[in-house]
Amino acid sequence: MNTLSYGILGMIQTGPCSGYDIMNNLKPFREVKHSQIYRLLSELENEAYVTSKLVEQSGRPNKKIYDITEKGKKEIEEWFFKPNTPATLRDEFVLKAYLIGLKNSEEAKELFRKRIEHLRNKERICKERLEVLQESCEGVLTDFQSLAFGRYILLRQVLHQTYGDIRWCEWVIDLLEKDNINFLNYPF
Amino acid sequence: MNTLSYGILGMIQTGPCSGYDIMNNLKPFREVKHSQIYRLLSELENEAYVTSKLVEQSGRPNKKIYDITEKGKKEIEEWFFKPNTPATLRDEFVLKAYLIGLKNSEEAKELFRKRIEHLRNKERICKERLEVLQESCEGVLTDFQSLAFGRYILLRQVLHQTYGDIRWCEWVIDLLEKDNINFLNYPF
DNA sequence: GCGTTCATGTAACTGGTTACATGATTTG
DNA sequence: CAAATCATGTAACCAGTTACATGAACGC
Repeated sequence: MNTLSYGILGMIQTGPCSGYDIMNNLKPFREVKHSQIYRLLSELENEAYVTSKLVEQSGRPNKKIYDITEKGKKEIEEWFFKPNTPATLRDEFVLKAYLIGLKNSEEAKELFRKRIEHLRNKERICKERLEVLQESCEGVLTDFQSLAFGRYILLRQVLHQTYGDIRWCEWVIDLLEKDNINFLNYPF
Repeated sequence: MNTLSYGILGMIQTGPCSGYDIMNNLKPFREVKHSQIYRLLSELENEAYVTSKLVEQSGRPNKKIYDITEKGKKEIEEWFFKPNTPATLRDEFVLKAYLIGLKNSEEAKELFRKRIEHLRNKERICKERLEVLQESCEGVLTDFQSLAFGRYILLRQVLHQTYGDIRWCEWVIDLLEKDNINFLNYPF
């Protein structure tokens, strides 16, 4: 059982669903490819954490609906209070920022300006998703025991993190504007 | 050339160094294992991006010091303005937060309280690193074209992100305290 | 006609982790 | 006397990506 398997299992516990559903639900919060989802699902089925049944459809491909077993329920029950495996972040921009001294001041600033553009785009996408969510629950969200609640709090987190990152980029650009100041004393 | 290879190459361009040095410099900002560093370094050498020479030492193991070639310099010159490959974040806690509705209100709050503890620890480590950095440059950092500058701005970013995450957790706990309110209108 | 959504799967590959292997010196 | 630091490397494995494979329905 790896981290993603737990996520898949958890998604199934919120209600029976297909691999395709799981993929679409996880996508905004964890990058996943269908190839991996389907592989892990068949492993979960082999280990009897889930069962599946084929649902025939007309006009569109048939689908396999997965449901969780008792064994599966027990597994994710335990998962929640297991310590988390350390998060991994791999961001090419972090490396560029670290090595920013290899560039001159103008090029460095340009790099951070481009980053801000990228972050503003992320902000926009995040806001769009929040709006879609708001519409899908008709502007009212009172039950925290629904997937919509999880989606809502995570979108809020990403949005605020993005704001913070934009402010940080602006601060760095500001640092790069100055010459010969003591950066350690520069306010953020 | 993958992302990490560029990072390694960039580290070498800041000055000749060993695989061990590279590992220690990258560690605070990108998780790396020595096994991978050494493998990529030998690839970079095969492709003539870097050269190495053995430095014999007494009382401690010999080391291999790498230096960048013209080909390598050209490569990382181009790298800076190439669009970044999308960042990947894999955080088990994000999945738990998404699926928080599977738990009752008390257990959910407990999960976020534990998260805050974890984040406070992260904050502490980050502050320690900032202090170490401050000492190592004797409280004065005026040159942005040094690795210390990159280290400084990234530590600041992580610290502020951590503050933001703590506030977010507190906000979520607050949401979970209430019963039957419209979460979408709850201030953050 | 062309791209998107729905829907599932396999095979080959790359990137990254864990474990094995060695060994002197310093610090608590 | 144990653990950490310095220092490098290989082999087996696992997780994740890319590419291959299929195909109907629907909107632009």
